[in-house]
Amino acid sequence: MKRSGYCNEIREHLLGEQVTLCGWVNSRRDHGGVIFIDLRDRTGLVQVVFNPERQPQVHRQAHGLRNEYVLRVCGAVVRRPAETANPKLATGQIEILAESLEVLNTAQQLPFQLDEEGVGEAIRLQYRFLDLRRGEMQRNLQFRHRVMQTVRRTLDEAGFLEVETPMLTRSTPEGARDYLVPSRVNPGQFYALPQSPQLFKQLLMIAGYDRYFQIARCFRDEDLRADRQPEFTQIDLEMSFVQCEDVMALAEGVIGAVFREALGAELSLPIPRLTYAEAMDRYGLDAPDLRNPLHLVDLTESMRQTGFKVFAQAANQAGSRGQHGMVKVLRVPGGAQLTRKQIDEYTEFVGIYGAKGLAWIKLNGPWQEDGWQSPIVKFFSDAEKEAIRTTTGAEVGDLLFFGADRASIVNESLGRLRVKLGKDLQLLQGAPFSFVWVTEFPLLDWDNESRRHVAVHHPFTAPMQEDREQLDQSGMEEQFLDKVRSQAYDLVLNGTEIGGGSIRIHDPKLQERMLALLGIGAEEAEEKFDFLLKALEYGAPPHGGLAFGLDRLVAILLGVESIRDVIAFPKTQKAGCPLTQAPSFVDPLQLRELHLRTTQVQK
RNA sequence: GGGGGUGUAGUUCAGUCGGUUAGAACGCCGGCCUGUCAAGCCGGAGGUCGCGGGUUCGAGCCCCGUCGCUCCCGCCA
Repeated sequence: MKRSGYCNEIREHLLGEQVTLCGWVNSRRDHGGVIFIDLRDRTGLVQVVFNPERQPQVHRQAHGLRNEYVLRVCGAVVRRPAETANPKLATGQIEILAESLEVLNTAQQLPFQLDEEGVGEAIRLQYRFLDLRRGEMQRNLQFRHRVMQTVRRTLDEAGFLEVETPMLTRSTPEGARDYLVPSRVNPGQFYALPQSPQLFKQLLMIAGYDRYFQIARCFRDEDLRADRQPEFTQIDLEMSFVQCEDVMALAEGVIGAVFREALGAELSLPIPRLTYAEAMDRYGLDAPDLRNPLHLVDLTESMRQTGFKVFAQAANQAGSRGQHGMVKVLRVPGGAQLTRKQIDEYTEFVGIYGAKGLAWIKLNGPWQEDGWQSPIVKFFSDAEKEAIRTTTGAEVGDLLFFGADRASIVNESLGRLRVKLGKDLQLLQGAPFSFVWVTEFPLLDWDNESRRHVAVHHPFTAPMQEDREQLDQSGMEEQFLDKVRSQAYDLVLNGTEIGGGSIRIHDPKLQERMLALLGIGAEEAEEKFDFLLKALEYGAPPHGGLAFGLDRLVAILLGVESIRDVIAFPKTQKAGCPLTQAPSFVDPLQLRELHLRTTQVQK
């Protein structure tokens, strides 16, 4: 079963040569006389000609060929007759004059056409082995491969060791729900699949490996989205004796190499930076897309005395943990042309994020000439109108959207509205890929449901040196804890977080204090994190790292909507696999061996 | 857990106000055809309208339930 090369390699330099190719019938054009076959392999297409005069035997055979039959073809590489070259094909100047043909396998009629756009995802996933034959999927997975190899090579050259960590590990509190694996030999006990290799990579630093990386599969049993799968891949790395700057510089080098080798583009460095506070203030979200020119303006100060009660109330509302009130405005240049219907749709949109309404002003002319069209403008004094005009820089023809509520609601609703307007009004400008680092995240957040603090990044993230004092002294007083920032950083690409990391806590006392703040008592910490706390007491070096979401990164670089299109065998939104029918019921015997009984009976 | 969208031929879709035999394109099958590459021309086959129930003289269409797929909220350190 020899072949001389791949389809796409057949070019003019092989003219006159005998070649042998293997591949699939991409299409067949039977003229009764001459028959053309486009033969396809993962590299591309080449045209094979069956000529009844030159090779009557082979020509007769070729009548029976159908799409997706698997062939081995031998023949001479010949120049196509003038006028019949195909400039759309890389191999379009030549063709193979078939001299022998072997049908290695036949194929049934396909459940969908491989060259058709817009085929439903359900059928694509059910026949994923056919879907993956399509050029787009071949391109996606080959691109993903290129990214992974670039990462491996770059990190290897930077002195990183690739170390594997367990897939069967222990369940820990905090974070997402675990996928559990019952232990046959330990009745009633379970492993958990890792949500990330976080603790293991810290142990590797403590073990002195200095620089670790892994392209690691991670598992989280949570509800899915277009950019979330139950199992996903992280480019996970950790370094010893470093500070934030070192990790970020290293990460920029990796991304730069990916740009160069996978995309053939040059990444402009350094990547700009924003603090979390700046990002929230200006964009309302912690993952802003800087290609979008819109931004939020804080009006809280100038609205404290306003006669518009909704605004005044929000502007004067005190509180901690994002509960304090706020008035912000989003200026849409030229937005006065939006229709009432469109504005209603945006009002409905911000409702998703808890906004009770969406106040607006259309600037059809100067306010002095009654040029402001709005249900609320009558409540504002001249001074307030002037304050709105000057702080937003609004001009005639603009539209202003207002948010007045708790800070968390104002920021999220206007922040999301900014993103939606950017898309709807096609405002994005600049380079196609826009990176930004977001730094100085808060260390802790308050979870109202469980009435306790939770780690914004994770429980092993170090606080910023400057804020360390507040953490030590404040006890459980929330107004102080809110102000503590962490040495954490996220890398954002086009408005999506594609990576994040932090400097970790290497002081066992601080780590215990941190767990206590999260409501994990000494006893529970001892039980769940004993190995980490102990390890920290045996010469743990300062260390930190970061993880990239490989699926998201590849999806954005390729411009595809869903990470399912860059994963060979993804799962559906209900975490099922239409190809293998996983998950499935199992033989009761298997359950018995595992000491399990389920409450769900097979129908 | 909640909200939106969707399900009709192998595929992508249309299907009017509830009314005769559910259509189109592509694909598939057969025939013709010697330079196509979205080949062309002629002919043909192909339907559990997701599933179950209800309303009605009559349901692809209306109602109830259910399942799948999808987008979002919650959730995802």
